[in-house]
Amino acid sequence: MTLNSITTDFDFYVVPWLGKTMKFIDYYITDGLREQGIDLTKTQMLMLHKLKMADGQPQHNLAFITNRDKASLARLLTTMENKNLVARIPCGTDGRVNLIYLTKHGEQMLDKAKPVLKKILDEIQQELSGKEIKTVISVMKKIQKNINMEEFVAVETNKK
Amino acid sequence: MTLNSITTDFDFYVVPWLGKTMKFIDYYITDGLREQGIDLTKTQMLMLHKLKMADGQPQHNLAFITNRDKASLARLLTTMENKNLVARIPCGTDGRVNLIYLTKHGEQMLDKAKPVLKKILDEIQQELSGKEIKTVISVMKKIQKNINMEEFVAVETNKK
DNA sequence: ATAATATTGTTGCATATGCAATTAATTGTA
DNA sequence: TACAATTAATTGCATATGCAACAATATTAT
Repeated sequence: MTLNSITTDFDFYVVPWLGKTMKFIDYYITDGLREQGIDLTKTQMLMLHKLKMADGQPQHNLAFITNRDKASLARLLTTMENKNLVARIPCGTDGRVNLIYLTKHGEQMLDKAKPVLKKILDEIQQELSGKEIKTVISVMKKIQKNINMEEFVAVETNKK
Repeated sequence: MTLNSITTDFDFYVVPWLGKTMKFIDYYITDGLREQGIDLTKTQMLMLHKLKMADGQPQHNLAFITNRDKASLARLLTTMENKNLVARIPCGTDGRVNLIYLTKHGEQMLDKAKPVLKKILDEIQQELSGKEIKTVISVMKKIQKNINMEEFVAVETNKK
């Protein structure tokens, strides 16, 4: 009996499969970006993508739409600011707020990285049928729904 | 048009769905363990589980079967050693090797955590049909196959 | 046997993350 | 207006992670 054939108590749960697969996907994307000489982490790349869609947002907003702790977001932005990918611009009307903008360089990096990422994503899901893709996405939505109600919505409405 | 309704170039890829869902799942499990007063991270819990199945392994082996960098594994073990969950026992026949064992306390923690985790996993995948679960698992296997061939196998056979 | 090579584990340096406490600024209220 | 409560962002402390360089040990080849 090999190690691989050991059957665990968790084999009929989807979560371990998702976790392991995501780990592999993360490695694969990170390696792919590096191999193509793109000096971005997966996280930074996704952040650039979000910013392109929603430029000039305050940090707390970005934290929310990227599902990140505001502290984590702040530090991620600092890293990206040091790489001249984004800029913190103080908001004129509210002294507490920074508005976050893509820099020209950030935009160029995004444009360069996007097709590379798409190619990587195509490789990852090659051989998947349209039906399989639809099913997976719909299951992910269900899972998010199962989780969200009790947790994230609660957090957000804690503002009472 | 709300933020949520913005359609991105990546909507037809499964990876972003998997990533976001895993993020939510991680929060949910972490919170669930904490709420039940279980002083383990998700990672530590999974490590205990692996050790239960494969006790007394050298570190490099554990790194491999848990898909972790050996440095990361070493530090994870140090954290867990400090919590008296595992023990590093020097291997008698090879001076470089530590064999890693579950402590009694580690085993007790695992026994305590396991039913809690199972309940959490049940909640996460409630409302999923058996067919959906099967499809998701089979898709995960396909993705791993798409990725593994070129990356991980290569790493492992680099021993040439 | 000795020198070259491999392997095992650790350390330095870096990114990414969360929670709790803090600071600064704004808003609400008395 | 002045004081309290709230909000935005940062910082301290912690876990987890990867890559590269390293030290110690073991193995292989000469």
